[in-house]
Amino acid sequence: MSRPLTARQQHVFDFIVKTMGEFGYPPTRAEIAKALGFRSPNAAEEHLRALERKGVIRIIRNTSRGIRLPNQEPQEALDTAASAVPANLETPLHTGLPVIGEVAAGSPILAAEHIDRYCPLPAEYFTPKADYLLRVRGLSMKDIGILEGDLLAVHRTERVRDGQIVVARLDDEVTVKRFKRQGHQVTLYAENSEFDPIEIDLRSQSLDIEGVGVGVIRGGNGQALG
Amino acid sequence: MSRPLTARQQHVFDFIVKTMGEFGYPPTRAEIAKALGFRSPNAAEEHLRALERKGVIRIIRNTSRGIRLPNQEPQEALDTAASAVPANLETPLHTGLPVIGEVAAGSPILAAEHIDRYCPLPAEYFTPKADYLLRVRGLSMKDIGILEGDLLAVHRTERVRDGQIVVARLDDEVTVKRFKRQGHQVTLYAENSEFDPIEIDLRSQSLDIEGVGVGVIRGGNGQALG
DNA sequence: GAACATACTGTATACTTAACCACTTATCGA
DNA sequence: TCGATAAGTGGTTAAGTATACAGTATGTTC
Repeated sequence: MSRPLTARQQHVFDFIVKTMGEFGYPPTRAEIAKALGFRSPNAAEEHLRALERKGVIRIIRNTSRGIRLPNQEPQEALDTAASAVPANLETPLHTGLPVIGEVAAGSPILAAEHIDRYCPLPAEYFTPKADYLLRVRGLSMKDIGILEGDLLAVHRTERVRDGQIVVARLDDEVTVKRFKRQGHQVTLYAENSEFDPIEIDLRSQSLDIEGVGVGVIRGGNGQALG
Repeated sequence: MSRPLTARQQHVFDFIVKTMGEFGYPPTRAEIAKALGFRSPNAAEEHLRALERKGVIRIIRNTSRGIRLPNQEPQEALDTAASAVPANLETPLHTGLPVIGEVAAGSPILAAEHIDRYCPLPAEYFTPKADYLLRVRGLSMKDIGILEGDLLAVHRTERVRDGQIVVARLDDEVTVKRFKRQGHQVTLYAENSEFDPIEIDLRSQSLDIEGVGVGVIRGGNGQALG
């Protein structure tokens, strides 16, 4: 596993736990900074990232107070919080498939900071096995039932065949399309008549294949259905 | 105390409790609005104020996610919420959700002989919780991304609201449609321009609601994706 | 029938917050 | 002495969020 927390990191963690118990919601960066005496919220931010790297918290990106303690049962988390020192920090807090939200330009898809949460489904549920779930943006694949907000199960591979649904990186943007190749000419088809196919000449443009779509999940975690 | 909550206020309160339990922090106005189907966050705001007036929550001003449930013991909050919701039918003891294939005419959906297999996903992954997965036949709902062979996660209930995707039994046939009711007249809409809506007069025809759709899974067990 | 509460839509604004960038200081092991 | 890590300061920006204001519609109460 990872290294134990430093003293300062432990202070930050304790404050999160205390805040959860006291107010029922996690603190903001600014609140952490104030409580710990930092003059900059950035100090809190970096501590949070360290805590996440070490697996003791989870950060929900772009969400105010988006800090989660590992315990599966949040109510248990509160109880634990009230009384105890975090004893088993080394406990793996995630099982299942990582859900990838926004992917920052230039960074690998599976970077820890892209992981929104985990879906408790074994990778082998899909064939070939899924390596992660990618949150779909836009409606370019709606004609084959892949809608905005859906989770696309993705099998990591660079070897794709014509007609497969692929996750590709084009100009640092991650996109889901149907793949077709003729020599050095690749066409990425949207499944939506309002979108035009994308033509790529591999001699002049770069195209990175991140994987193939192997499944779709919709409706988890309160997402609407319809 | 003050007057009891209205039905709508109860919905909002339940959603807050659910969010607290699921994520460990309270929802924002916008999240409430989205979950309850409001188009304006102000609707959520006014519900929150009503809930505060009636003493069931406390609002911390100018604070993101500043909603507190009064109960010191979080478990109590959950109990309250649970009891406010109609009793659930049966809790499956096996792990995973049963997958229902063909449903024989005249027999209950959840009869053992209909269960194809189990999908290793907790019922609570969906909201409200899924009771089973129904294998979809036909393309009548393709415009909202529900295709043939998909597994529709279904929450068992007879209480459905306009616009929801319902599993209904009509003339002993199980069908998935969008529900709309005006008095004793029910219309079941397909989401596919090639299908006509089905009109039912409850005075002369019987319509059994088996549940509402809460999610979709595609691609499990080798099923193709596109 | 006026007064009031509920239950919203729609728009706008200002505050809150997460997240980034550039930079500094100190410690520790190689 | 170099590089890596920890622990910050200070400031910026865009997104997230609470909240006010102006309406509409439908009931219930007196």
